[in-house]
Amino acid sequence: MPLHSYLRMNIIVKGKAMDPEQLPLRLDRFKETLRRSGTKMTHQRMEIFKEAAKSGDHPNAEMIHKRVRKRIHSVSLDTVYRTLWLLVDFGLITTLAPVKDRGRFDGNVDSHHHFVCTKCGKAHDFYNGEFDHLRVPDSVKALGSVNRTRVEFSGFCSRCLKQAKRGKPQ
Amino acid sequence: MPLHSYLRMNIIVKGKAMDPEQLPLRLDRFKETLRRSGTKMTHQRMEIFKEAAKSGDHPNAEMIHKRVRKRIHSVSLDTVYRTLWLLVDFGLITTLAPVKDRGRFDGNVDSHHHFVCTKCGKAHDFYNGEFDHLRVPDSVKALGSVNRTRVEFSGFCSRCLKQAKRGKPQ
DNA sequence: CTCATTGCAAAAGGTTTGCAGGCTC
DNA sequence: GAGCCTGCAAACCTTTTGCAATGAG
Repeated sequence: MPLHSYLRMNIIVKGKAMDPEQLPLRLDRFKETLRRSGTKMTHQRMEIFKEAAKSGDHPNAEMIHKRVRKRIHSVSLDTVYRTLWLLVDFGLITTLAPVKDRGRFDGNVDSHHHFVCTKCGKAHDFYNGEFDHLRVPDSVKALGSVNRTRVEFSGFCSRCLKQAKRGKPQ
Repeated sequence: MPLHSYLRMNIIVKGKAMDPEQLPLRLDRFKETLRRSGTKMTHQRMEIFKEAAKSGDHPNAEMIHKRVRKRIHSVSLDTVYRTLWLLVDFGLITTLAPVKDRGRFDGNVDSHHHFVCTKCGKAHDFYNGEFDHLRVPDSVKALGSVNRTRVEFSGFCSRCLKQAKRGKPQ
């Protein structure tokens, strides 16, 4: 599936809210995705999508809920949760972390990087001196002081790939 | 504070459990850190540290609890939580994610990267074409298929840096 | 008209906290 | 011996689920 390409890549931008020009395009994609999958379009879903898509501050469900309430006073928090995960499943929004992890600990205090399986959640460490010393872009230096650099690859681990090929559920 | 250097960097290793040779060194550092800060060494803390330090699978508190129970049957889950966060505060272990975030969403579906403040938890997006196309090391290719590459810088954002300089609490 | 979707309320997790007794230093 | 730590239990907070009513296609 080719990625939509209506955003110019390779341009350094301090990530704030979405370019307003984009909204109509993203709304079209949203409606189209729902239609194709036979999922119903509701007032709530529309507003939750708009709020999530235009957010530039990585909000959690409660923050989205508060914002959507300004437009639909009766919307409930559980609908916000259900809708956000639906949007994630359709690839219409993403999550900050590759997997929904709460407190997970790492005994490895040496500089290292991760490959995370988005299906089973397992994270594998790997070491790479080049990645340890990536040049910090000026746009990032302007944001604060960097004391850790981590590269995070994500995808399906070989185990989950095999299971998917076998057509096994879960 | 200079990083301890008893691990050879730049060597590609499939991240499993810690090199057993390291354990005594890390135990020394652990004991020394507790001693210097006037924090008491207990049987429970010792076993929780050992289990966390040697873990290669990014366990959560419950997993650590189960493992420690094999040695200290009476250890409670809340002691495990308290000790793990204490170890994190002392820099003796780390966490998988730079901040303790549960479900946080991201309306930005274009390839991008993050600077995350470890103090206030804010995550800032930035774009960088070079980082989008980092060469995936063979050791990672062996783990599974990569469909997202993300660079995550973390540290203190300028706002939190300023607050720290002013000596403000929080 | 049909059945997916919503809002409510309750359940389910996961994590934190108050407290009395126990154990380091 | 003093006071930090532990285990227990309960509180807390976030997220999920069951269900009857509602509304989109």
